[in-house]
Amino acid sequence: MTAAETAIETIQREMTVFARRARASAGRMHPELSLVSYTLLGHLEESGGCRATDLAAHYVLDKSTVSRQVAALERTGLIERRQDPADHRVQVLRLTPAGQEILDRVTRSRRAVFRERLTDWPEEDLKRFAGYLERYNAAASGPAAG
Amino acid sequence: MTAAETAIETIQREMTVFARRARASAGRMHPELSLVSYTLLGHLEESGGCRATDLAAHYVLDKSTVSRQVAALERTGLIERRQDPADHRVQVLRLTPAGQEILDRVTRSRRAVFRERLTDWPEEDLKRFAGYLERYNAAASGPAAG
DNA sequence: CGAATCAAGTTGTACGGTGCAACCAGGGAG
DNA sequence: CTCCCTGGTTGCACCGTACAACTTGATTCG
Repeated sequence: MTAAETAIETIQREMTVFARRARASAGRMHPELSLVSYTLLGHLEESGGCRATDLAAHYVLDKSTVSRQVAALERTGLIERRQDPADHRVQVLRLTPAGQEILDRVTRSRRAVFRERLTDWPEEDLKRFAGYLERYNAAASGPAAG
Repeated sequence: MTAAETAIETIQREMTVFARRARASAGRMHPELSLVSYTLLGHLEESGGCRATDLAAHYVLDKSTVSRQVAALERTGLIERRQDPADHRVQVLRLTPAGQEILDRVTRSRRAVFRERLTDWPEEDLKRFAGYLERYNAAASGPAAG
């Protein structure tokens, strides 16, 4: 096995380890907001409001899944739906102040955890690692996505 | 925000993206072996056989969860249980030939996917990326694990 | 215009993975 | 022998997910 193949093997293994841990730990970290809910709220924040269908497309989820997630988020008052006057089928989803508040809180908390984990990394390594991850994810969302 | 903080922000975001995608894509990639089953089989291969409790400890899973996973893997003939003659409570789990075969197959398939994603990366970057991931995961499994 | 078609969301149903609590069975310490 | 510990199973509940059927509103085309 070449050095490159060994590295790929390691990347595969470590990514798998990370993936396996992520959900459970996210749940333990923030009982009030699952990883899914967190990412959905985050997308609403970035986009400044979008439709359920957009969320489904962006996260490659079934629309029924998104529908239920959205319903739950509305029930707990973190988002609100507004009928689009131009098209009565669509509901524009937006963060409520409460949703924004909890999203900020969880983001801060997550950031603190990551910051601690990466605390003694040289800046140069942090920048390279960030770049690698972006590059990897970009490749993974292209052909044969996943 | 300093450059280091920006990098940490990116790492956090990209890791989250990856985590969110991983399970679903793993399921789509190999319908015959979930990500969990895959990692459990992998651990049995590396360890050359161990107890359910060891798996639970290693992967931070409830023993009931492992018990069911193991039961399913035995049902499908991928692993076998053998009573430990020295302690009748413990069952030593081992890969069956069928289990080894399917583990090899899925490993090859996963490896191919990763290889393709990383195909045009310079070897130097691959090695660094692998190192960063190992380092990150090691930090994440230490204090405040997850 | 009206019928067929398409798009956005909801609901019923089913499944997999998970945790907690209660339990059972075997081992070890006093 | 009794008490407690440990390995494992089972009942129950929950979440996230997909698929399929359906509803409602928009669009297209004869």
